Amino acid sequence: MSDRFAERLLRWFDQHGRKDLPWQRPGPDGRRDAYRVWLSEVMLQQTQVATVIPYFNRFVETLPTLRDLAEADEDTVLALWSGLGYYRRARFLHAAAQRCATEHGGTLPRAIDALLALPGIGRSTAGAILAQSHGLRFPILDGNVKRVLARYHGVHGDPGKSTVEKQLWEHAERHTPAQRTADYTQAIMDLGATVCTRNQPRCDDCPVREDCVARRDGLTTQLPTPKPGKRTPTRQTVMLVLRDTEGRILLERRGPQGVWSGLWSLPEAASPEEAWHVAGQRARLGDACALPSFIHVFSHYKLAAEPWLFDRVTPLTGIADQAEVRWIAPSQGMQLGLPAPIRTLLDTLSESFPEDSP
DNA sequence: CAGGCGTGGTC
DNA sequence: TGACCAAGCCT
Repeated sequence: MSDRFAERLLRWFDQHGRKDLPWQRPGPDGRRDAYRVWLSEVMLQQTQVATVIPYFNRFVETLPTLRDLAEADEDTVLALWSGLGYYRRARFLHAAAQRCATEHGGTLPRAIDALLALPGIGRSTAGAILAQSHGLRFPILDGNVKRVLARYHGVHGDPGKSTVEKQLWEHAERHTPAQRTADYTQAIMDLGATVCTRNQPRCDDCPVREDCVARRDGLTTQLPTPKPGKRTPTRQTVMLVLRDTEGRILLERRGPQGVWSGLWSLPEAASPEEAWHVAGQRARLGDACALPSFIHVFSHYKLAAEPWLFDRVTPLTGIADQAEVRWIAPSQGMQLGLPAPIRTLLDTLSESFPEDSP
């Protein structure tokens, strides 16, 4: 190995790197399990380690092997993902596992092209899987690596732009060593996560500070170039909480497009007037009252939600027969994929508006 | 290419 | 307190 950057990084990793993350621990056969590495990499897309760990542990406890995942219901998968966000990841993961079962003998393929052909696996995730689980020499380029390399090489410009990203991939490719690839890959991510952080990087503790262009030029706070900000619009919605006399709440599965795809959520309406109309199509109604409104922030817009409680309604016959509509007791709801604010709303509801005992 | 796609932490 | 954004990928 002749790359000074990689050498110093690996030496630093031996002292300071993270080596006991749940997906790094070897499986029963003493080797790192590609399924667990894959699952962790997908969960870690746009999501921090501390957030992922409890979700990861719960997921592999319920679905310990790729074949278990392939055979699981989508509801089970989405329930395990509930709260993690970017739910398309879970649906892609599930679909990819089923394709592995039928097309790859029940295992994750080792060929880069076959990996990239699976939904939810892009160039960086494929590289991470091959490097982490098989020690193959493939580069990665996630947010941590982009930040480290942009600073180390003094690369200006929004890393999201293709010209800038292309330069960073070239740097990543060149530094990645043929030996100890798994450790190197973990090392550069650990450096970005613990030393070369976005705010207040700890340059004094950095193993590659001598050759870092950003440090030399006093540009650590300027690099990587932040992406131009955009304003997030606010959308309005009325959420309908229909509760029958047994305390069950009407949930509907959302479609495959848009936010919260495939998750179980409340019926919605554009206005309180329309809410009465929508509710009346699903149940015979009594009174209704407004629940505390809230604003939920997505990455690209804000949702101002005005929930209305229609209590002690009588479900219209036929409604619950549809596959995408269910009356759910609060205790059952936890087993479904619910959006985070819906889960919170239902939790709050059962605390402050306990259902009448029969 | 630009924009869709969650959530919780940080300053 | 609101803006920023973290182990990206897909269309």
